[in-house]
Amino acid sequence: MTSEELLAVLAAVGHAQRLRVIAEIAGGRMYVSELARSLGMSRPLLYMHLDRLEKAGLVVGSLELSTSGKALKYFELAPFDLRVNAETIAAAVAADAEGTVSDVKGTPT
Amino acid sequence: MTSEELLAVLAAVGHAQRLRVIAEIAGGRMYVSELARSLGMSRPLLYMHLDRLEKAGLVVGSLELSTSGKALKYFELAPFDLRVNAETIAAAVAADAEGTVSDVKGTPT
DNA sequence: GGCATATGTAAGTCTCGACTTACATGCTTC
DNA sequence: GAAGCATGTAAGTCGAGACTTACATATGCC
Repeated sequence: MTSEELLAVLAAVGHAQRLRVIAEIAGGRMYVSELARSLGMSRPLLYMHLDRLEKAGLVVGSLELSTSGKALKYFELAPFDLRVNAETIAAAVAADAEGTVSDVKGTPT
Repeated sequence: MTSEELLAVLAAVGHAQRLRVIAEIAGGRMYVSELARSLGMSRPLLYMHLDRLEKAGLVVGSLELSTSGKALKYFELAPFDLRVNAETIAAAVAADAEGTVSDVKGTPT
């Protein structure tokens, strides 16, 4: 895992509102408007956060048609389990250097 | 763990420069000026990041006198190992609600 | 048709965090 | 005492991200 990927996840999850979003849909998939009401958050704002979370690969959205025919955008958690400690961070940062500096020894092919 | 504590750690670690700082001192304690040179970062900026990391409990600093008598502020990693997944996040957010809303049943004492 | 509810997005504001420059201070060593 | 290197902090700039208001569009129901 590169530090860029790790960073995307950590930055995405390092925000109070987004933490709440994750906690909320941890209980099961919900559609956007429902989620917005539940969290007491404006829909455009929620969109932004969901977007961020989705890009980080933490949630997955899918547009569906309800039985009544109304379009509903459901979001659910993507499975993720991240370990954050000195080793994982050092490894991620080290992964960036691969190929960056001219020929790092000891890591052939 | 409350979401506030979790958030402090995640927000602290969710930044490229701070990730580099952690990776750097993962190899052993260093003093500020040394670290700044090593990372190619201005000292005041590094101070800010170290401050943030220290408040989150990820690093520990200690002012020491070198054998020559010069004051050096050393920083080293605090031991930490955080698990980031749906359960831990949901648990942290849930922890905030304890006592917030009037009398949540099922969690006596 | 009119009201409610849903998805999207455009555009603007505004605050906070990141970052720089600059300075004060203390201790060596020459 | 001047040069070199260290710790601190004050103050100011700047941009990104957070957030709001507003609008366009589609469907179902009375």
